[in-house]
Amino acid sequence: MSHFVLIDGNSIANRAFYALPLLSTSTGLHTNAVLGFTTMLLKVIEEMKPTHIMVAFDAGKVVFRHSEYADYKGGRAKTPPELSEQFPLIRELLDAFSIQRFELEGYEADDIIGTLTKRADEQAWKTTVITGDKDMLQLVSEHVSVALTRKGVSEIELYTPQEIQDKYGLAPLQIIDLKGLMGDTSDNIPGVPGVGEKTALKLLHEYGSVEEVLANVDRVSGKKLQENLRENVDKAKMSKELATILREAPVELNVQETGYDGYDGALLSEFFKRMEFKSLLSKIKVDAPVEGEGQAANAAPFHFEVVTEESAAKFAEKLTSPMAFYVEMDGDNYHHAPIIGFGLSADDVNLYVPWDQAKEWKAFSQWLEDSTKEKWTFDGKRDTVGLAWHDQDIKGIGFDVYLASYLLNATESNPTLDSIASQYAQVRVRSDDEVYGKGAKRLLPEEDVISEHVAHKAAAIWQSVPVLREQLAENKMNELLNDLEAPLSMVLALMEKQGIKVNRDRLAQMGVDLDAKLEGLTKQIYELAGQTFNINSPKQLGEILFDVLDLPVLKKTKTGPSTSADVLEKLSPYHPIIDAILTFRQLGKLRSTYIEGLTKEIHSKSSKVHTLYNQATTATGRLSSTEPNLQNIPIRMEEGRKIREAFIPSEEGWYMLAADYSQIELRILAHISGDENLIDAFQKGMDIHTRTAMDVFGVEEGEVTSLMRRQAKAVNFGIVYGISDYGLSQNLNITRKEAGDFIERYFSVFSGVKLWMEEIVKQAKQDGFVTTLLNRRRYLPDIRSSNFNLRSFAERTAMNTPIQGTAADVIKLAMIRMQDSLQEKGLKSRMLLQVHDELVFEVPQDELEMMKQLVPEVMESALKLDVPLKVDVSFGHTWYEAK
DNA sequence: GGTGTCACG
DNA sequence: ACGTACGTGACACCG
Repeated sequence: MSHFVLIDGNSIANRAFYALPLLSTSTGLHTNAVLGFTTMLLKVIEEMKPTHIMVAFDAGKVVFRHSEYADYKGGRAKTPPELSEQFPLIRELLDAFSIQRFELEGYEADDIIGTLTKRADEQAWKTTVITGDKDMLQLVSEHVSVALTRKGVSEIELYTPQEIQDKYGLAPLQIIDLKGLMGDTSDNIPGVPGVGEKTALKLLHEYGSVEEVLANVDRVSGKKLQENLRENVDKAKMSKELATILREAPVELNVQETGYDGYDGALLSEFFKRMEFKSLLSKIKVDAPVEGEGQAANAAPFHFEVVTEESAAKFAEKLTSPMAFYVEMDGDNYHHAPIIGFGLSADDVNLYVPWDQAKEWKAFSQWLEDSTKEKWTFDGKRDTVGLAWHDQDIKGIGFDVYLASYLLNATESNPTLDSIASQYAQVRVRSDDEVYGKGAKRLLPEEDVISEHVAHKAAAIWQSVPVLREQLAENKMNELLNDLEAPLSMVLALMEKQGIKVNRDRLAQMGVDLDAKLEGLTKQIYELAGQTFNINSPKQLGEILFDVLDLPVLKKTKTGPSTSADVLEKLSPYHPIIDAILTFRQLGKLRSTYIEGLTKEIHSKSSKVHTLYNQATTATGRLSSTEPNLQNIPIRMEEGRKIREAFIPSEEGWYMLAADYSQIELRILAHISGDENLIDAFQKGMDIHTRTAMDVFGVEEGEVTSLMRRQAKAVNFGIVYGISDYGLSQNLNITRKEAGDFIERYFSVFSGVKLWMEEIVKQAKQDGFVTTLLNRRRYLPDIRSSNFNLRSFAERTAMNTPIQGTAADVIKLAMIRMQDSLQEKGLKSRMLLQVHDELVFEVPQDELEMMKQLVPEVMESALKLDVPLKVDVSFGHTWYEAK
């Protein structure tokens, strides 16, 4: 049986736009209306099984109603640009779906739909209209239903004549009379003043139509209502006319031409990839062979083989170059995770090798260790370290899809193989959560499920590489991958596997001291509060401070009054409990995170901690460190700094050596902004905060007070972060006006910095992204937003990212050179840690003098800038002493 | 799993 | 008028 579905394109797009948050792709394309439209279409296709579909759009400026009533739709807000730019995408979406769309110069979608439903009705076709506009209910008849969207576009409510009768007590055509009397503000249909839905319905139940109401106005109850009706006869008649949908528009589209027989899965998945609709991608492929003709993109069946003891010899010749390679492990932490097996893929083969089999397969380990056999991987660092724990070398990693996809879009942190596959490959890879379950539900599935999953992964890598290569070349990022990130990943692999020695007994001893102090503080706090409570609970603490002790609330969070340290510091004079709480918090943090947390991370095999450097997490290009995070070991407070005493060399008689860049971010700012004053300050080797204070406060070097220097330092930080008067005022505890004055004075002295900041924001608005010196890219989708907050945030990011990101580029380059240098010189010294602007080494005594020279030399010459880079070196028996 | 807090650069 | 400093990760609550 035929089923004709007509969709009010403008209405649905509007609904979707306002119902969904303003989503956008990594490159800044807004997509929320497109997404809403898509979900609606998928739902309609699945549930209504239409044989014919047509989507109508408004077109042209002069809608015929305008000539009759100048104010028509005048009250409607202008379409925001974020929505209008999505209409072309929605048209593309419909083309990808192979759905007919139609628009007619000078007519609204309503009228096109009105006309076509009439024609369909005449042929007694089953017809459904999808819209968000209640006016359309007038089209309902024996054969025509109207589906109104509710709650955005996710749910629909179907109206037949019976439902309209039940809900309004009216026949469908009386909807026009209803609008004529009550009007519609969204369409600027005036209606009769003082008549709303209730009155209009009452009148219609009694008299049936606008004309009859007006003819019987004397009998209408209510003096005021009678008066309103008498005085607005013309308005009522005109309103009815405006609300009437045209059924005779000159639509030259035959109903038969709207036939729908399924979508082209390949076209649609192409479009979804471009829109970054990841969850929808999997949906359509499963459903793809709709109604015969629509062919799924991945129709070719996936074929793979499992390598067994018997078949191994046969497959040895399949170990070629290049070849995609994946190591499946049972767990995320590859310092601990057992290896499950390997996936291998090339044009003519997909293999799965179980770990037990791989261990026995000589040809395979030879292939792994052969640097001339090029491997394409997903996270070569993970493969390298994971295998190293099993004494298996791997050489010849030629491409890393993990790093490549991160460089193409650093905002999507930690790309997973399933998402990479959905963007760059044809094969679908299930997510690990789906295959293994997550959290407590995690378990290993049957062997054949695993082997297929792993083979899919290798195939996805194989298929993704050419696409990724092409896109990297387009963005001119080949060097960034090949000369920076890829070699760095191998340096990081060494550092992670090497690990750093932690003195467990020293930590335990500090723990005992802390326990005693915390116990004392707890007692003290309970006494001052007059009761016991959980000091670690912000909620309970808030009740004690602000209800029991009645202290003033200075700042609020979403859930209640804030108890953060900056608030507590201001409350300190009011009550002695505050200082006790601050100390409790400080020591509690040391105990839980740095004593207990760190101790748990000591590896059973090596007695060291082996961090995981994440090379694809941050939006700026920095590394991050987890399990444990070794980039946030305390240093600012002396009590915390003592934690560093537990970090020691792994060999007797060696030293810890630390080297950090001095003011690297401001030096980079000097270079990229070209500000003469800032460059001059660094070339003269001055203390930059003192110099800033001199310039901003207009004093001589000797006259700079410590307060002035502190304020200048805060201004310098603010500059790097993308300054705002509000942020600076918060930091310095001064008024916004004062902060604004500081900034103004700063910019008048460092005018080159000001110019650069204006320029970078302008450029970001134009391109939609900013770059670092080594062409690392960060997209800023919100930079053109009409939302002040989002836009401001993006503007500050535009200023900060080139600075922070270039600093990351520089130290990464230095690390590669450093490792090369150590190897080339045959030194035993080892690079252990990177903390954003600092490198930490362990060094044998007889290399100490050499390393004190070599490390700063390599770091300072990593990248040639217009200002010198400066590195400070220190050493000692522990990390604490290297200060 | 979200929120608040706090450790680092 | 708007209401945040930039970039991270770990821990403790709490529903």
